[in-house]
Amino acid sequence: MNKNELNKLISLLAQQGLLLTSGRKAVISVLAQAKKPLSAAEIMESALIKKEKINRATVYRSLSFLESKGVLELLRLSGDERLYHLNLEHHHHLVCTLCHKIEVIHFCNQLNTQEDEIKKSTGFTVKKHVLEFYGLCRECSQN
Amino acid sequence: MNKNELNKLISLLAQQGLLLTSGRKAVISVLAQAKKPLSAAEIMESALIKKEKINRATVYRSLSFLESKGVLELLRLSGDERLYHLNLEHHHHLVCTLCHKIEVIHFCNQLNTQEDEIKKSTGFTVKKHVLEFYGLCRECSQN
DNA sequence: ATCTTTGCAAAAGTTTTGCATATCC
DNA sequence: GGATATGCAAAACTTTTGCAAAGAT
Repeated sequence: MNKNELNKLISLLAQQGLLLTSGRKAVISVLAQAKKPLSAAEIMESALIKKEKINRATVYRSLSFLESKGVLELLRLSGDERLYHLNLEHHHHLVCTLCHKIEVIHFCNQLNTQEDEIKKSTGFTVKKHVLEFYGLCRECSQN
Repeated sequence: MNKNELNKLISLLAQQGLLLTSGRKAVISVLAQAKKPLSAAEIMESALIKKEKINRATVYRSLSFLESKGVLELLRLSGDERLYHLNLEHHHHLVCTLCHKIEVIHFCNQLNTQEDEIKKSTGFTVKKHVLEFYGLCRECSQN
């Protein structure tokens, strides 16, 4: 995401009534430049945030604020920490169990039918699903 | 799972060469009686383990041992701790975002085709997938 | 006898909280 | 001015580790 798109996103969020303070903007802009979901620690290590000297507590508070507003999504891929990413469009992850690389894929899986079936058979109303694939990435598959 | 089934499971695992010491058996038997995935803290709180006075470190070590052997599966449903359950048969979870109840569902979703497509387009070799549904359970849907 | 597991206590790591100050509208 | 966010430090919580003792084959 380039700087223009980022500013567009931030003003869009501001229009929706979100108070976007410096800490929150910094978190958003780090995540907008990341190519994969990041942990709180990784976000804090980012040069962007280091330069702006944002406190750890602020990062955590910004993350939960933004998650509660639906701007960010919290992922817990197997194993490690809590990972956050911008909640822009529905997608899935390919998680390499060897090198731990995370790739993002977009594809339309026909889960709607199954979500209807779940409603009928259990009464559960599905609001969202999380589908992640674990295995070996292209490089690790070859070794 | 009743006591007979549990003993069968334990001797099956022992046959596979797993050293099933008292701590590990206790963890397995707690999870065998649980109706949902449990956190390390919940496992330790279990009356079973309290009676047998198993150390916290042993519980953690048993959990990672059993997970590494494929006996347990580690789940990280969005939000809270690490949850473990017996890895008996492939299934999915319905997670209520209001009351946090977790239901287990078994259904056959045709993801194999999509896993082949992923292989072709990205080179990633899918070994397993995790599919979880978030929403409102029957009771919470009605309120 | 050797190798592995356990208990204990301490350490490491992550996330949350209280409070005073600063910022925003 | 009133409400909300931030920084700092301390606390709370979860998970891991070192080491000596106990257990397993």
